[in-house]
Amino acid sequence: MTAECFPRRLRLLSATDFKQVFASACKAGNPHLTILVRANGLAYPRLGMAISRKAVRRAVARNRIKRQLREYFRHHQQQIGNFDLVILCKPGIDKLDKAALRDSVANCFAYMFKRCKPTCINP
RNA sequence: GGAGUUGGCCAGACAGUCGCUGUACCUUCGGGUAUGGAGGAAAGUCCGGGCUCCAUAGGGCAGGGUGCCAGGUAACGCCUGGGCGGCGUGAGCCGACGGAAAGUGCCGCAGAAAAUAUACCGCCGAUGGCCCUUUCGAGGGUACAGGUAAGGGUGAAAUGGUGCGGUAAGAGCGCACCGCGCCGGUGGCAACACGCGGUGGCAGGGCAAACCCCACCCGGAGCAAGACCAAAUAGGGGAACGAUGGUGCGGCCCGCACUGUUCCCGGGUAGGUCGCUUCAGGUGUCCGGUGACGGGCAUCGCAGAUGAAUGGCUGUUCAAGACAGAACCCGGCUUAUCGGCCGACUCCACCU
Repeated sequence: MTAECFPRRLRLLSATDFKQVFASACKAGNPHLTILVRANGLAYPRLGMAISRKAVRRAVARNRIKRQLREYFRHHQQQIGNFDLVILCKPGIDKLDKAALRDSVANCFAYMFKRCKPTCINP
């Protein structure tokens, strides 16, 4: 397995997984995204996404955003460490084009590293 | 060539690389290899059906739907063909297109009047009244009673049209032709049609997407349907261990209160499995049918996810890529949509 794959164990799969993150998470955000972070005690990070129908109305746009976020996670998973992430999308994110969306995601992750990682080591 | 009508089709292409997911095979159980992986609307959820559970889904009531005829279909509010009406030079297009002499209701403004019709202006005033004249036969005037739907005016709509006769003036009052109703005949399965025959002077406005009447159709809920496995947890039933037990109140008896372990049944939450993709299936061809469609034969296997796959990046290329993402499955309808291709037909212009 290479360092940039994305099998099922790197995802948040159940409602309880999501609840745990929502219950005790460190938040980082920008106008388009919010990232919730929580240490998971495993050897790898896990990703979950929540894009509501309210935030992004069209199914095609929701799928596009989800794929972009997943790709970013897949390529940067080594830098994240053993944390669970839940990425929330805000209304208006579907107005961004491909490049702008990628910039926004990168920006948000950088902010998250700076703000949350130190505090999350001992949550 | 220009303008147009109509039916169908396509929905950027190719290569590399990094990923996701179904299936098959291999596996040292880490994974590897091969091969599939969104749409014409996947959408809206507006109809119809399959499937599942509820009672076997039958009768009645309520409620809802459909509404020219025939056919197609699993079925339909869909499709095909035909009829009728309207629009268009035409190809064609559009139409909730049953009943208004079963009943109820509504018809703004304008207008006299909007429905058992009615007299505003106008016309007449034969007949009756009143006045005048009179040769006593009648004549003239008035517009009081009244007559009149020809003309004017209002309106979306005012009791069929034209002509002649008729009359005081008029009027289907009478007649001719046209229109209309009814009966019959002919053609057609039928809707319906007829430059066919007879008969009736003519019924008598519109709205049924107002209630309603008539005919036909419809039980309800939906894959979070439903079936199975099953940690946890509440309370329940049974059996065995068990000595008539143990603990508390009490000096003791009586009495009162609380109470064990194991197993099974049962229950069903989290979670999981099935339902879940092979089909009213696609393609080709032949036959039947005007057609929708049906039948025969051959051939193909074409998403099946479940915090939810079907993508990211790079390059080349062109006409520069719209609307848009399966969630049980089909048949329709409706709506969104960049650009392009093919077929059939119509009108106009030109050439031969």
